[in-house]
Amino acid sequence: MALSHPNPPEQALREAILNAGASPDGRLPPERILAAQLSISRTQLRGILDAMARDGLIFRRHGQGTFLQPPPVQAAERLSTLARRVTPRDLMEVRLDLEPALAAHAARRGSAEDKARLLQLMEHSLAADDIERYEHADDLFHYKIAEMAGNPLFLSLFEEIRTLRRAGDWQRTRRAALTGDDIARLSALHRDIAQSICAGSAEDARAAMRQHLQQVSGALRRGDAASGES
Amino acid sequence: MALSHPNPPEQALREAILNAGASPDGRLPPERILAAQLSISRTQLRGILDAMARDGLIFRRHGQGTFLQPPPVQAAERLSTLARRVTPRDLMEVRLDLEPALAAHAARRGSAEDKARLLQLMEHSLAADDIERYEHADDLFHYKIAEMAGNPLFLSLFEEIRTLRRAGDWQRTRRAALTGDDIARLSALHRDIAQSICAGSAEDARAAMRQHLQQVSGALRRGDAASGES
DNA sequence: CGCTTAAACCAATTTCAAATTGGTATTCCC
DNA sequence: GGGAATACCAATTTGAAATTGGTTTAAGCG
Repeated sequence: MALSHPNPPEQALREAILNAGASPDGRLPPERILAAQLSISRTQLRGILDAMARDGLIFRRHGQGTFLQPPPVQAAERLSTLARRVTPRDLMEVRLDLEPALAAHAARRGSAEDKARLLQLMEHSLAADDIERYEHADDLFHYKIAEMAGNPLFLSLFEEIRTLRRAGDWQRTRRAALTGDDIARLSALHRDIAQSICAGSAEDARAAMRQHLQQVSGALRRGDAASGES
Repeated sequence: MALSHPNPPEQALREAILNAGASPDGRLPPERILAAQLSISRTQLRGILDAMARDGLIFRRHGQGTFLQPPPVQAAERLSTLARRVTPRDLMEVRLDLEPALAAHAARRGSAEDKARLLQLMEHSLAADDIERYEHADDLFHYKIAEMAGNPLFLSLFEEIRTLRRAGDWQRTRRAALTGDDIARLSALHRDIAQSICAGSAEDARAAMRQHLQQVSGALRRGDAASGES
């Protein structure tokens, strides 16, 4: 192992990099410019940056730049690339942590009008007699709860998850996994959720939502296992 | 109240609207085109659409269109407009529901290397002696935990919140609100969190993170109350 | 050859202007 | 006046060009 390079003192270069002008959000100049400023080749600079990134000193993102702090998430990446890295398991995990909280807030803050509409949507899901209709009713039901939580940031996060769910290729898998019995069980749990929310019982609503989503998660796992044995 | 309009049967028009060709994601044709298809004026069409939106039958979004389902969230709106509607209170509420879950997952899934790095970051936050340095250390500490949770969707949601937090104008308010005592208390809780995660105790980590964030929330509220009396 | 530098090229992201679309005001016509 | 056509406003999307980290290839040099 080369403990230190003879000619250019690497430690000094690391210092110089950290002290290179960084914009307010911690972004360093682009590699090409930074290399010129330090009078070294881009190859050499990148070698040092690689090491610094491994040490957690800097953060790099492809078309975005090199940062002293985790880079701000901005416009594009959303959904286009995310959908490729997110598995159905990842998604259910997030739903299981997020939606029970939404249900609890909805129970606390939902207006009487909201609650009436929620009961109506719950009836629709109970009446759904095929998968397609059930999924649509289920979608509207969960969306209404997210809306009732009365927190624009929470709603935005929920919408992101929801959009991702519809973007993935799992749609088919899920439909195949849900049996008629599953739908009946899931709809029944919708009733528990709606009743808890309408009664204003935040903790009951949280628990009911968690149970509902665990049921969904279980049904999907069973479906996966079944289709996995080819 | 006009129960029914004489000339064009409104109920039939509503039917026609719902049956107008909708794209796969449930989007109806733009108002101008739809009005032409139905041979009615845009004014009249918009009147009906307003009523349908009130009844929850359709969803409309400014530059996006009219939908039979909640519209998919896509590129732009993010952060630019969100930041205007989200209050510090909204943001803390989401953090309080999300980050404890992240801590729990980090405790279960973090690698030994991650844990070592987390302890290192915790030391940094303990050593921070002014607000600016503390905020930077705190930022890296929480980010690392989100990373350790090992769920790309979760990390993406966390980054969105984090970006929003830095985008808001509250930065000044928060810095003014945090006293030296607050920082000491918060750093101490960082130690609890890090230790629980490194020990792999998911529930302890969740509780410690919740306590930490409640402390933050309390400090901010106190700061708000103080600065509110002008 | 073997290695580094330089250059060219690739891929992810951002930026910016133009087009699309719901929302609103104005004008016009009976 | 009242409603319809029109013009105009504002939020969003779309697509091409520019930016930037990542990778490959060619050049230079010992």
